[in-house]
Amino acid sequence: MGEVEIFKALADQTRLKILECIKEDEKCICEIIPFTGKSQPNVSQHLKVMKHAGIINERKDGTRIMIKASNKDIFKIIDQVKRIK
Amino acid sequence: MGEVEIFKALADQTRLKILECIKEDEKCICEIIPFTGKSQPNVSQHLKVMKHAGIINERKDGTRIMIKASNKDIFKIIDQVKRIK
DNA sequence: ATAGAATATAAGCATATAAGAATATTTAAA
DNA sequence: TTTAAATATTCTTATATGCTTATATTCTAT
Repeated sequence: MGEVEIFKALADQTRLKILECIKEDEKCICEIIPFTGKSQPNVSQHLKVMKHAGIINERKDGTRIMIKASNKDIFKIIDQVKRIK
Repeated sequence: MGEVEIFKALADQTRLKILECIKEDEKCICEIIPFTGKSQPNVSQHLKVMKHAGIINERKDGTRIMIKASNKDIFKIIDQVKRIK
């Protein structure tokens, strides 16, 4: 069941922060790392979880890897959950 | 940050099943248990997680405890996540 | 080819989570 | 007030998760 994977991918503060970072436009991983305040390997692992869940895509740009949301609807979902509280 | 708690509460197959069970109307815990196919203590623990996240409410009805979603919007959110895949 | 920047992988540890089994609590009715 | 049904709590075990450190890989430019 794929929904569970998506909810798991959203059930972590660091991953929500990463999504906040790429909300407006795609970002290089090297920009995401300082934004989260976490280590490079840790961010790499979180990105792997989100990629596996299918909520982000990557694109190579020279030596950089650019990350963006696969589907912008994910941000609507996050906003709706915030409004539930 | 409360969103994370809500996403965690949704990031489990058994808990999604419980929500499916109470989608149309409130249900007694004794009805939820066979619907999930899990043990009574296990369902009780899952309900505790969901209650702590604030997504369900309970009401006593004699010897029974009736469970319902605190906010029907949670079902819209789940449907949206299903549509993302 | 090689150096350096960007990213990934692996190993290890601490904590969290899901589930079962056993027991406890609560409540209503007899 | 005792009994039985419904639900909660505790304990244990197995597995998953988040994070750090160290190392490996990949890619581009020189």
